[in-house]
Amino acid sequence: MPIHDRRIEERLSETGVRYTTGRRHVVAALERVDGPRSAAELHLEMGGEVPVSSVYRSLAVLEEAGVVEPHHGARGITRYEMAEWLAGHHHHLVCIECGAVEDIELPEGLELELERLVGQVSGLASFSAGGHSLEVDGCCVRCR
Amino acid sequence: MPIHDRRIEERLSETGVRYTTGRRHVVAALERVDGPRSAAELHLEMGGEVPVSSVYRSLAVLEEAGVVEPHHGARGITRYEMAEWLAGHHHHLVCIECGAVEDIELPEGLELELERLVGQVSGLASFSAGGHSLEVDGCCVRCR
DNA sequence: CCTATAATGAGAATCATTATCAAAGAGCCT
DNA sequence: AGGCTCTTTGATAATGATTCTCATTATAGG
Repeated sequence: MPIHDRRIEERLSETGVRYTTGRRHVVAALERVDGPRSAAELHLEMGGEVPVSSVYRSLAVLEEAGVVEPHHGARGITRYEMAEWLAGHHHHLVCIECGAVEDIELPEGLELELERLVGQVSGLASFSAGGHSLEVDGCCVRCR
Repeated sequence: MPIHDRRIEERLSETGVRYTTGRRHVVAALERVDGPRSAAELHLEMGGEVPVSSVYRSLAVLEEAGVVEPHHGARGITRYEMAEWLAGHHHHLVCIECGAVEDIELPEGLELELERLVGQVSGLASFSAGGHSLEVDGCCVRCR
């Protein structure tokens, strides 16, 4: 069902694991919703069909294969979302009131500027940069 | 001992809580190290003197008063660091291997560029930006 | 169809964090 | 100093998220 199935299947087989129905369900649930979700939330989203422990395992496998990415939020909860190469590169607006996380994509000009900046920053420290993520804290429309 | 003691004391009394020795120890430990630390790490840093549950409580009180700031990292661990008004504005280099977090301060030119960028970004969404934090993921010297 | 291997389910175990409650400490009034 | 009240602490139990275990089931390849 998910549009990306083909590519995900490929990626998983490269990692040497199967794209089983359980894992497909997790991916489908993640594509159905519009933001990062925790294992427990996904378990509910799937109607409790897939046991929690399996959800965790699927997420671990999918993360290992680079299909999903973890997003660490308040209260020690880890939420996952589809990886950037599937969902597109984006940044986060975090509401300091309600904790909601909103995805935002930068217009190309700004994104390029940011990338150049990240390059310079990691040059300053002896650090080989992989990815970057700009987190803007503020107050969302609902909480204003 | 910490340079900021006076200001912290003031801030805490405004919040209506005492600046006790336990809390002073936590602050001292946080000023002694050079990056975000978890409750457990601080407990060790203080030689196991202060019990873990007290460290958690102190951190909660200090966060409430705006003296320290939480930083949510990998695997459900929350690390704290001194608030920006005490430690200065900075960004984080996160090692994807060992999870270590290193503080980095941008040279003024870059920081100004970044601020301008953040302004434009929050303008795109209807979001009133408060702070921002650039997180660069990569591999630290030790893990290379 | 058989066999070897990978994946799953259910529950126990672990780790970070929070809550509880009795005891110790600080501020205050006399 | 003594007594009173309110805050803080320490030790420990409880909670919640995540990981592990292991017996069972599914899958791919012959």
